[in-house]
Amino acid sequence: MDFRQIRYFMEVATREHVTEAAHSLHVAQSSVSRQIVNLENELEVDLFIREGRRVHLTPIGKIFFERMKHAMNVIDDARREVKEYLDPEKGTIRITFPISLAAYTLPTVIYAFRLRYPEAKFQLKQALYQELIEGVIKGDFNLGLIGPLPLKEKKLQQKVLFTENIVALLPIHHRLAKESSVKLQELVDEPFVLLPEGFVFRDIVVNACQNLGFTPNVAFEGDDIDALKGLVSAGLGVTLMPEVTLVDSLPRSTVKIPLVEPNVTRTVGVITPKERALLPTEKLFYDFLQEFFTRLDDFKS
Amino acid sequence: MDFRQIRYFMEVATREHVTEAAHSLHVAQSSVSRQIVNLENELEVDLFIREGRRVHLTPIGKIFFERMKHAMNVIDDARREVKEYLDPEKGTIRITFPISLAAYTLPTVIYAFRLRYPEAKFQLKQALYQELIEGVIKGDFNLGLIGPLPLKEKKLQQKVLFTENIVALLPIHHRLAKESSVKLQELVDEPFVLLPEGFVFRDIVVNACQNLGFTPNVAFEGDDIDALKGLVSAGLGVTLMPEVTLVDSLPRSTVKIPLVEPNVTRTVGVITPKERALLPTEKLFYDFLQEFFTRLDDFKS
DNA sequence: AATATCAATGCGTTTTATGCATTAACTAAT
DNA sequence: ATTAGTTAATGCATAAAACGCATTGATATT
Repeated sequence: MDFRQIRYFMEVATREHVTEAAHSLHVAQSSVSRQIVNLENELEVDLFIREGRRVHLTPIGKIFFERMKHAMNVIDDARREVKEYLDPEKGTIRITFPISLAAYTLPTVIYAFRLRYPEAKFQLKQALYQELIEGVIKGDFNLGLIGPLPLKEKKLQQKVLFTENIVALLPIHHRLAKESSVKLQELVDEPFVLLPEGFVFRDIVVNACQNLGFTPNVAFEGDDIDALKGLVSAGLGVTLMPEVTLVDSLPRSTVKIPLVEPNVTRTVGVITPKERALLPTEKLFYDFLQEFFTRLDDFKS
Repeated sequence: MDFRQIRYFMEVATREHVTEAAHSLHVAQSSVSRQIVNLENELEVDLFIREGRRVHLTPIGKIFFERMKHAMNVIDDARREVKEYLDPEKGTIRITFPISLAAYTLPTVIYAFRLRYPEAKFQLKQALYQELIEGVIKGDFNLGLIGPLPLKEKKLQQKVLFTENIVALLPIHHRLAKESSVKLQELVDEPFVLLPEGFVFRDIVVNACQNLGFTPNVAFEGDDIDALKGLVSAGLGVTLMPEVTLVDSLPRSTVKIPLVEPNVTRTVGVITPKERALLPTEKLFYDFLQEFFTRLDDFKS
């Protein structure tokens, strides 16, 4: 067994396509095909089912794939750990985060971090709530920004960073657009524009409404925060969003209005795996995160 | 990076000796030496300190070694899992156990297991109490027989198998040798023969005595149960041991006498890691263990 | 039915690891 | 202090393994 075989295997397994895997690995198709066969011969099991020109994993192939993903994560982390050992400030931070933090919070933190450590590199992965948690547990990531923090996940270390206000975003010609504040109850009959199912931030809004006894009428869905802004801007509905995502500039033809009742907030924090230690550079970033938001809180109050 | 390099590295790291490692790997010394250098070049760190003709790990080398041990454990387990998937009855059970179970309990269970699954193989590792627990947590073993079960180890799954009586073993000419039972208090002034420090079974005896307000006078120490039997047999002292270790035959010139006050017992169980699943063959054995001792208990009562 | 695509395989070429021999540095013994 | 014996590293020729190309046989696609 060989690292190369495992690499080839993983690539073929994820793509279920030998030729594509070969391209992505920058080798000939025949090489990949042959290494897969070699691996199967050594393990004395079929990892793939060949149906015509299709290849897909056998049940045991799937198990093997999961195990190898784990092992390769351990090995990749070890390599990075060794490299970063001499020079943590030049290492890489791998971090996963929800879309709602993508626009403002994360870029701001990264910008500040790089002022102090200009050579640090980042690998960013936007993910849905559950994906994100799974990614940190399984070892694909050692750091995850998330809001709200998941309940009682015993494999995760959690740390609150800040709590943010949620405001209403309305089209500028909306009947409530001139108010200085709105109550959520006043939006009962409004068309909402929200993120699709699966995004936590959608759930936060829906839950807040349901606590008041109504289910929001979702008129349109947008795949990212900017899409939502566009929809509101076009007058197609109203939405709620964290205040920070509007901090730079308000979308054209919209107004943001504080939500006074209930006071909807969300708590954003960082999760790390309890089982694994952070890599040197990631540790720098983790400590920085806490320092950064502590200062921000001090500044606010 | 390459599996071969890691294998060579691990061998050199454990032996701190390139030539010996090469022998054990059945390759030339130059190959090992070369691969180590290649690995170091790729990682851009020195893994070994060369002092004259000595080689030993640098601090980062030690970290890398630990990570690779982990990764290799995962990979080895994955290989076994794949191989055993088709035929769990022909697989291998790796298990670690304390010396006190080596003489009777473990052989008996293995014998019974192999009556049902004659092709199952075993890899056995005798270990001290703490080593044993560490071994299961770290991933060197997935099964550990142990008595008593460790307290609140959150990474371990624990299962009680049986509780056994502890009896006194006396030289045949001992003043108490004719009694039908002894109280531990009656042995206050006796010379004891015990296992060395570090063995749980020694601690069990010492604790039992200390509960009665005395510290046993350890006249001789023996490295294994048979050594203790020999020492008692030679009249050099008395000892306590689990009744099962005496079930086959009593050592020459000794008598075993039930201990009535206090009724010293120990609970033997099996520990497995919570984080990892048992391999197919190990699962067979785990289930068998429970069945075996449940029946034994039924039989006794 | 014709064409395109795909995975597997035979074969010559290139890359990589290996073993042998040697070197340089060290240790231990005389 | 000298010498003999070890040890790890390196140059070099050889052996092993992976690679790419070309091809085959099977399967989708039109």
